[in-house]
Amino acid sequence: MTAEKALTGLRERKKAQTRAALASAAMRLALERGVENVTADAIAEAADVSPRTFRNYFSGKEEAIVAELVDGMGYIADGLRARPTGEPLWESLRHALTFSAFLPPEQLEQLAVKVRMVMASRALLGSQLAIFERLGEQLTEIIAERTGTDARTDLYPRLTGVVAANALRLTVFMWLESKGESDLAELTADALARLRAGLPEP
Amino acid sequence: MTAEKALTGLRERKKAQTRAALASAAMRLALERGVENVTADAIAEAADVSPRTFRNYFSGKEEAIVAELVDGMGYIADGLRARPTGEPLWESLRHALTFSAFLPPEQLEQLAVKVRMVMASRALLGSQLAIFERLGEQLTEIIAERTGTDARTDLYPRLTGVVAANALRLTVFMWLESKGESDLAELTADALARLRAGLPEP
DNA sequence: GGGAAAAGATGCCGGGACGGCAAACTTTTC
DNA sequence: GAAAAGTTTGCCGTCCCGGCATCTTTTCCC
Repeated sequence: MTAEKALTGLRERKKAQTRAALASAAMRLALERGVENVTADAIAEAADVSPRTFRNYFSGKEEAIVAELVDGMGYIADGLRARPTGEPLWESLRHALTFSAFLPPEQLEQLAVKVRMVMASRALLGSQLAIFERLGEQLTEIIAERTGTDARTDLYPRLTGVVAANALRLTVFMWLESKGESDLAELTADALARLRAGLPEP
Repeated sequence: MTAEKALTGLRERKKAQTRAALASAAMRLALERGVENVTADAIAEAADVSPRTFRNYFSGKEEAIVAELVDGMGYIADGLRARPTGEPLWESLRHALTFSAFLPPEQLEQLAVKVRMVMASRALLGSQLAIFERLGEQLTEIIAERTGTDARTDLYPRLTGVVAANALRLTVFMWLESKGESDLAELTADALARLRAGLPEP
């Protein structure tokens, strides 16, 4: 249950391909023309499928546009899963959430362009929040597993997961606001440190 | 700039009335028929305005359905504003966010019915998240004011506001999941206490 | 008090979104 | 290799959404 799914069989592979093509086309068109000027039909055409098929994959253009970023969140979750079990949880979270420190600058800039577009679009606010909500759920699951707590009944893993995901969301937001004058990984690490310290008044 | 707006003039009053009528009708219909079976036109009809007018007030049925709850969040912000300035911030937050402890049980149950519907609806997920996002922004503003920090550049007030709002969201969610077997105010207070303590592993 | 001017409400309309259904295909299964 | 299972696509009805023009109501100001 990571970012990748088992791709057994031709059918599965084709579906994944189609989905990826649609998501990619949606993101590209949104960047080129602006979210408002993208239609579901245009995305379908760009991905060489019928408009009707588009609707079999995504419930709307918004979902398609952010699909790549949603999948990207999976890598953060994978990063947390990959941390050694003995490591203190806060350390693991810091490592996983400051992934940007290990990204080639060019790739980070590429990501920034997309995230900026999503975070700036009023129409995508719901989707944007949903992305991080999902990240929170994934973190919750991993945290519950690592700490031997129950995500269904225990406040701890859920609160920690939600708070960590939102800390990242906030620092990404502030990073974009600063227009490159701040370091995302540093900002995120700062936020996590403050959380670990109990959010003392400055 | 509280939950209430100055209602000078007949025009303002009528607008507020129309808006309230639409929001109320939207919520009622959503509860009666389920979110999926409510159309913008039906809401307009129930509120005795033209469908076109409905769209002048709300961008879609989702926004109308949650409008009452959005406004309700304003009262929580007002509650925080009303706390004495000398009080430690965590104390103030606890008081403001555990408002449910001071609500008549009947009124709390009435609220629960609405919140349950909103939180259970897939179609309202985005709106639901946006409600709490807005609460986070309001808390941020108040926290910045109280602590003399700058919400534009300082991580502290924003992080605290966002985290507090999401703590409430999570505890409301868990409270609804428990089907009345837990106390919302206690749950929320517990979450805030954990945050203040730096989210230690249990 | 009365007649603009400003702000709202409404109707009309066209481009899109959404999803059920059935027919045509493709991959899997045996 | 056929039947079974799963996908793609077209068709279509319903609803969403917002611009524009018009008619009404409220406000403003002499």
